Amino acid sequence: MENKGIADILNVIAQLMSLSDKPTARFEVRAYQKAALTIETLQEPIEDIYKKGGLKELMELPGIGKSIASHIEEYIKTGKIKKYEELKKRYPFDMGSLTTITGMGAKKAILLYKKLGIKNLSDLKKAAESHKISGLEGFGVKSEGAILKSLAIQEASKGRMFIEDALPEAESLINKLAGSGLVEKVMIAGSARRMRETVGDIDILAISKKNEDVMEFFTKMKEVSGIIAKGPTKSTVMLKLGISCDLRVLEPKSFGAAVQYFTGSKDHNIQTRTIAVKKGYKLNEYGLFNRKGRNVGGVEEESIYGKLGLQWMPPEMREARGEVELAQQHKIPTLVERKDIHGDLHTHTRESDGINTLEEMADAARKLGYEYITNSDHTKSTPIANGKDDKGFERILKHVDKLNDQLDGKFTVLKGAECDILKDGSLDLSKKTLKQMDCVLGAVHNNTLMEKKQMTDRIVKALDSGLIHVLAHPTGRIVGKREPYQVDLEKVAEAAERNNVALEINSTRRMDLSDTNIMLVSKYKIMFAIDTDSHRTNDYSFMRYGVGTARRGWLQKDRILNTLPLRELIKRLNG
DNA sequence: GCCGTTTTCGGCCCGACTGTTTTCAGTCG
Repeated sequence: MENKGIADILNVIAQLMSLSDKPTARFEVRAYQKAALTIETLQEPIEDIYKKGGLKELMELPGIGKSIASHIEEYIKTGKIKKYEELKKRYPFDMGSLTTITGMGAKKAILLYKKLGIKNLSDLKKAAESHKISGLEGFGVKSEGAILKSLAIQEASKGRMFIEDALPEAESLINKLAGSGLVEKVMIAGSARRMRETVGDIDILAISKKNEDVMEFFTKMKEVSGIIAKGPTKSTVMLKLGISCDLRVLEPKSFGAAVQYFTGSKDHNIQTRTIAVKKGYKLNEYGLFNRKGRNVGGVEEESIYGKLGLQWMPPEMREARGEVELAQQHKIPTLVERKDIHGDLHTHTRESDGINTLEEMADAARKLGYEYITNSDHTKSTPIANGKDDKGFERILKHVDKLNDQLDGKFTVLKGAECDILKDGSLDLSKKTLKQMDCVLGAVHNNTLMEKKQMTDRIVKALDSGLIHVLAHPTGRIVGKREPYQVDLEKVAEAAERNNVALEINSTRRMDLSDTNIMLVSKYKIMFAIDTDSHRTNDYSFMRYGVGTARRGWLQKDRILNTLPLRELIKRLNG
């Protein structure tokens, strides 16, 4: 969180500096952005690095020199950065939040501030709703509509946080509680346990005899920004992260019932409670009670399901989508697990828009216990990501061969690309180049506003080329930020089946395919690939979220391409 | 503002798309 805070400030400094007409400004902007990225992806708190070796140690970090290092020092010592405070005085509006609107950068934000006095998102909303923006120079009816749409998307996800931000925080909290010596048991419940792609709040359950001490410890943790409620069995706090967190302290005899109840989902619980009533029980967060009022199954979650005649099921399935019926028939599938994953089929290096070298990406994957990765850098039609043409890939493929020789079978880098599917459905590299690759990912990156039929035809045509192995992020959505493009996913799945193409479950903020889309297309005889789309070695850690989403889509190991050992994978890709 | 070295200053710097214009600025990753 601390790192994120500093990175955010550096990014806003970059945005404010981009308003300058100084000729070198654009390079300084890039420098600040690069430094922000470095800090954001650090493994340890930057404060620790500073404490270890001071300014000198900070300057060892890539993209951080004398000037930015001293800004960081200033922030650690005083909580403020003078340069940032001065810029804020000169531009007294909330650049950080205004530029979260799609299509809104620093220049448009300053124009809106100067012309209409818009300082924040709520000003922006009022101005857009009263059509004050469409008349401005550089804006029109469409941009006004785009602003309102982007605001609506943000509001729809308001109060909910992306799982990849919330779960690590939740885990850090329970680790601290566990380490406090005050609790006998502690665990995460709620939508975070179900691995929903967004969570509304964090639910933590604990067993303890020292209720008051636990609550005191909890409400005084440094992650807490404010106390909403504090009692002996339940406390609610607001976290600095921007999400609320409940802690409930329970007795051992009702812990299992609480876990079942607070894991949810609400609809799933309605179904289980209905079954309980039919069997003469009463089910609540304290236990499963028989007619005599005796608690017959509150200790373990499994025993509650057992008493109800239900097979226990993974939390990811508990969305009232038919899992209760399966549990009654004892047909709950064995879902894919993180440990089943043998490699990652979607990774980038600094040849395109990644930040690590091919060697570094391979080494980090090998250390995770993987057997292989696909090197899938961007192609030329995504120039923003430094995409390469046929000639560029000729060199990259040679590089991969050379590395594989050195690795001598201990690890394998598959030759690939994240190849753009162009507007007309053709591919961004020549057939000759693509034919030399082991694993080609097809992806739509531009012209995303096409009509549904056009977009569907475009993707189907690309799959029918027979040159693609995986369709990357099949719908183009980004959680809380970008709607999926208009596409008939079932037609795409049909084409995927026909051409032996796997559909990707992209584990980044895209979370694409989503759990519901997985369920929609899993009736087709297709494979899925759970990929991290890693742009740096740290990104490999996203895999657990992709696996979580696959599990929410009820997928078993045999449907996941990258659970295959290398030899079988290659056979499959060639087949 | 950072980096690298050709050691003390020059290079960094893509390019399509969108919505606004009627030739282009701003955004995007």
